[in-house]
Amino acid sequence: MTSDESAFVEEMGQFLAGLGMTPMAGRMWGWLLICEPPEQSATELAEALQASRGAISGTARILASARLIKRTTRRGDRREYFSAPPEALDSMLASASAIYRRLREIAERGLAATSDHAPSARARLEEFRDVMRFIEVEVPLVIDRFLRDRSTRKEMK
Amino acid sequence: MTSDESAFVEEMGQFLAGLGMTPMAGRMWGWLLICEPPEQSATELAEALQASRGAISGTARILASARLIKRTTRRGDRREYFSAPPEALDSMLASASAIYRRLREIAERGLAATSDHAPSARARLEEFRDVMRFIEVEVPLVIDRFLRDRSTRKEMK
DNA sequence: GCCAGAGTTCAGCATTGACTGAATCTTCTG
DNA sequence: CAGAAGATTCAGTCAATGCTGAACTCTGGC
Repeated sequence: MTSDESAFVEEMGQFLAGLGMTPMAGRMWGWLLICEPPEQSATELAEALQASRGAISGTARILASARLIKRTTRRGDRREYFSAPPEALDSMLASASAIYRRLREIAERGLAATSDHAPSARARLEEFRDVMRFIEVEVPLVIDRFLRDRSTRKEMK
Repeated sequence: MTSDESAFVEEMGQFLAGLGMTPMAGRMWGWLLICEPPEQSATELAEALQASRGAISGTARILASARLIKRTTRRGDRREYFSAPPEALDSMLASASAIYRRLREIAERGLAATSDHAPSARARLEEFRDVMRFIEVEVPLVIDRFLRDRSTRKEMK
């Protein structure tokens, strides 16, 4: 791995760590986005990322359950191969949108908890809930539109 | 604080903590969204959140610099009062959108780092960059539209 | 059946970082 | 100007947690 590649991998590590995943998850995904060949065995990943086999194993589970990576096996080969499939982007965008839903739900529980407050006091939270409700609906629409456009463009190629 | 209110405050704490802020920042913001009166002194906050004055002081700085809370002072009163202003929502949405920009920038540095790779290998990252570039532009448009509509509705009241 | 190679698990280590609380600084009042 | 009340700072504590590495399990080939 060149130092530029390493910088990219490391930056992705910090980024995904900031989003609640581990640094290793970000490094692994980042590396899988730029490595050649695109499919890597656990041993190869451990060497490239200078991580223990245990870390690779655990991180692969996290990434796979978040649908950010794909695990594939080959006949007559006990090894498992990891790759970053195109669908990973969809999963990432979906979980990004989920943040807005989460916030709306929190706001709604807050409103339930303050049902006895004066209406003027609840206005703060109600506005908050309204904004989240709007974003929660509209942002996925924008994303879907783009993803549809993209697949249309691909077919035309 | 009732137990329902406490649950809301705590949940907001966990949420903002997951977004890179501290649990205390989330608790403080959550409480400021539902407390009465809407303006609270540091001492009141420390008591309500059962936190040290030091934690309130530090957390207030974080929240104020993120424009999530407003600090106000009153003539003839040495105390400072904190509140969650309506503009906080705008700030929150803006920083949410900033995530997409950050990801696009990371992708672009990754592309720069792999300029010598085969085009087929770079396709993964290029698609990634394209998606982020699109979202980065479109999501703020949706948000702006909503915020404008909202302020129009308000004026009509 | 047993060995080699691969994957998983988990106790332990080390690091991180959020919070406390005492000391310090600031500012207003009498 | 002195003193008190409030705000800030920061060294220290404690809990959370990401990673390591060794022990263990699983699978397939000879």
